[in-house]
Amino acid sequence: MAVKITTRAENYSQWYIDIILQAKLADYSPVKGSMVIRPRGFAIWEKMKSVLDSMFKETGHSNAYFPLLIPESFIKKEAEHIKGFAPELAVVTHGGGEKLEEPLVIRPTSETIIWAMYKKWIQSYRDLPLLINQWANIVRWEKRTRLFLRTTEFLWQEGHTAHASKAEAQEETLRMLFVYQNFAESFMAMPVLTGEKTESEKFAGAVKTYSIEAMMQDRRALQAGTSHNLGQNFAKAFDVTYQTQNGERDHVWATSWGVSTRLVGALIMAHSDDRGLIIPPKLAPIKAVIIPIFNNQNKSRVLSYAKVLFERIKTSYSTEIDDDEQNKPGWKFAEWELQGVPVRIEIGPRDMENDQVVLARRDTGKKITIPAKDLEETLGNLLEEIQNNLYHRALLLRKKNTYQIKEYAEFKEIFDGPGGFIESAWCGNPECEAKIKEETKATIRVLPLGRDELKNHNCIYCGSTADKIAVFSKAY
RNA sequence: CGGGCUGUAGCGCAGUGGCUAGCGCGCUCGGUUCGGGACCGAGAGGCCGGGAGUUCAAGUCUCCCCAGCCCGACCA
Repeated sequence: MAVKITTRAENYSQWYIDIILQAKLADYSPVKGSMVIRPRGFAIWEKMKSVLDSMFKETGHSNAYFPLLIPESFIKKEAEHIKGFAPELAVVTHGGGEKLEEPLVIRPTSETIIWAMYKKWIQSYRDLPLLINQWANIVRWEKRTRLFLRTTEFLWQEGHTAHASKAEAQEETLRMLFVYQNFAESFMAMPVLTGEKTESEKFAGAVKTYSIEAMMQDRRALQAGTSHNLGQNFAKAFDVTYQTQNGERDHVWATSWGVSTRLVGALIMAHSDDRGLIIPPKLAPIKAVIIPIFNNQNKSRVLSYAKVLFERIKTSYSTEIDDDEQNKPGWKFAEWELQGVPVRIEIGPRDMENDQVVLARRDTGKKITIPAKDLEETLGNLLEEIQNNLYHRALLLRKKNTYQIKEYAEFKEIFDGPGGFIESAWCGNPECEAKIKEETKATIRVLPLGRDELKNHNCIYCGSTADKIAVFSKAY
């Protein structure tokens, strides 16, 4: 037994790390807190990237690239922004062997450099809206890191838009939030809550921050994407104004939104099991793998039969064939399960004789035997079924572990015990939020969207009148 | 950034201050196997995380540094 994955029950954190290392998604780099994304991990990110990128294009955004290095003074222009990011900045003080006159910051996010440029590009309402996205790496000096979930350097996408009105910026903020929701649910098969962040969890420099939040298998929350309404904060800091239709000047209204390689971590923790990775078919770089089963007598016949089937499906279903002769089938089964390939196609002498193939699905492990002529159709349906099943499985987990709680004693009990999501009324006072965090380690993940204003409710903590529902959870 | 644990072959680990540092898996070669992680035989592979010290003698003792993991404060 070469490969051993710690079970989730034994140690959830170790399980997560084992999967990443064993499935060769990533590896630790020599620099503390940073990681190498290996081909198998990067392939998943590339898939995510291409789906998201086309969603951004469909909503009217164009890609551009802004530089990695930002003058330190830029970061300092927006008061809240610098306050939020100062502790996490990596600063370049030397270049070309000489001390720099002004230190350069490695971008922790690009608002400042982008708004410095937007000032040059925006003069009139005719220049608006300006809808730009960039795919980039960023650096935030993190004290405590975890593969994919929090590393010093990571890859992400950041959209930065400028608008002529407050309402339009708000509309854009929510539009992109829903793009993220759609991506998470339809492609990652990962149900998410959408909602607004509280003041304390808001992005430094935003007027409002919204996020999508998913429940991982250990019942903790993971923030999987954020969308910010920046109001006029950056426009004012960088003095970006435009001339309105009736000749007046106004500061422009802004949004920014992003998702990162953290999504790969989310994907792992949402679906995978004690045998290894499980990738939802829509994001799986390899959707099916053919394992020919042969011995010395029938090797050439089985292989050629398997290869005919392989040729039939390889382009429409991005299939691989594992015709290695060293490892036995059982070894291959385990190996490809570890890699998370959604469907395994077993083809042996028995199947060859009966014109059939065996399909094994990664999510449930169940095997079915089907006529070879039905392969394309059945495989297509099966992939769809797996995608749906993963989503519903994750949704069920969240439902089972979401509670509506009115009594603080009960609230505490849940976070002392199994954990999960708790929906409770909250008065809006940051002090109650802080106390709850102190006492239970749970934070407000979101104030969910689409909930009616509450009547006759009392704050879970202080008991005073509350008109908001908040979702509490321990979070990554 | 604090507290704990750990660094010995690619990976997982043994290794009373003493002579040539081992075991399992993996790797290479040859053969037999092949429907849920096969077996036999022969090999290759080590600055014992780095540095300084104590000692006749250090993988082993002391100090410093580095890295990783776990637990806390800060964060996508």
